[in-house]
Amino acid sequence: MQSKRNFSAKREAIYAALASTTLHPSAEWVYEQLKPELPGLSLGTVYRNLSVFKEIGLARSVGIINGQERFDANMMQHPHFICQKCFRILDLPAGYYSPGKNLYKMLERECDISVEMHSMTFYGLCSRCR
Amino acid sequence: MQSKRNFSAKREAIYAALASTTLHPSAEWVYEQLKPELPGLSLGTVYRNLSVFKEIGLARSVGIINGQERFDANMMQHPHFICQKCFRILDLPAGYYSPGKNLYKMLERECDISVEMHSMTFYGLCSRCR
DNA sequence: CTAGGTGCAAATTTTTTGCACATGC
DNA sequence: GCATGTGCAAAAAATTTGCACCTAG
Repeated sequence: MQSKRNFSAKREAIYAALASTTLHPSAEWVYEQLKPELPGLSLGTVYRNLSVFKEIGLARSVGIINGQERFDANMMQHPHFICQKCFRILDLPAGYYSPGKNLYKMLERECDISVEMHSMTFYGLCSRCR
Repeated sequence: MQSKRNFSAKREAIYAALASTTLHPSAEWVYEQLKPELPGLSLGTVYRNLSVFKEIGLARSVGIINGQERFDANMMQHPHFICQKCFRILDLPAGYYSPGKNLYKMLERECDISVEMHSMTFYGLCSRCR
């Protein structure tokens, strides 16, 4: 579990499916994607492995869209865009905001908290929907 | 439904409970809060009214913490802080980030989207937990 | 009377979990 | 053999919904 090399075949496949797309998929999507290729796969296993990825820092949750949690294996800090009509989740270039460690420090000093990360999401209409 | 004046007594009470706190409560919390005062209240009504508030712009969803949606009646644009240990949600002063309309315009031009709003959340440990 | 609001409980939906079995080292 | 991973189905948990009633205007 410490290194990706030790992943089981199914865990590897689940990670690969997640990492292969920028759709920020749900567990269900990953499951449907892999079913043809791995007929024995079960949805519970997908959920369990996505949990593992979050724990070990290989994936994060982007939010919950229409009641389903959506995941991202791209661990580079970057903002997201959610289309309010079709609910697509897009990656935005990281340059579009960069609060940086300075802001973290300021918050820590002035608000008496310790800050480890942040997330930023924009909402509106995507190119297809507007 | 158009103006707060026309709210039913229960809708009014639900809104008041939500607006009275910075805890960013869940539907459950609002329900428990009001039960002593409104014995006839049902949880479904709380859910229905919170939905109404979101639709008419009197409240918004802050996110889902431990599987429960959390609400905020403070519609001023402001960032949130979520403690990763106790899962408290705190308001941060609006000044700590202000992407502003300029960033919106830039995103619209360069990413072919239309941007209407954004949300920013910091994560770390609150004063009690660190 | 009409439209909107509500209680209640059932239904829906997503996610988690228990347990027995499988697999790799 | 042991620890980890998995299938399967049941359970859990949150939210939504259908329906009958009720209330204000």
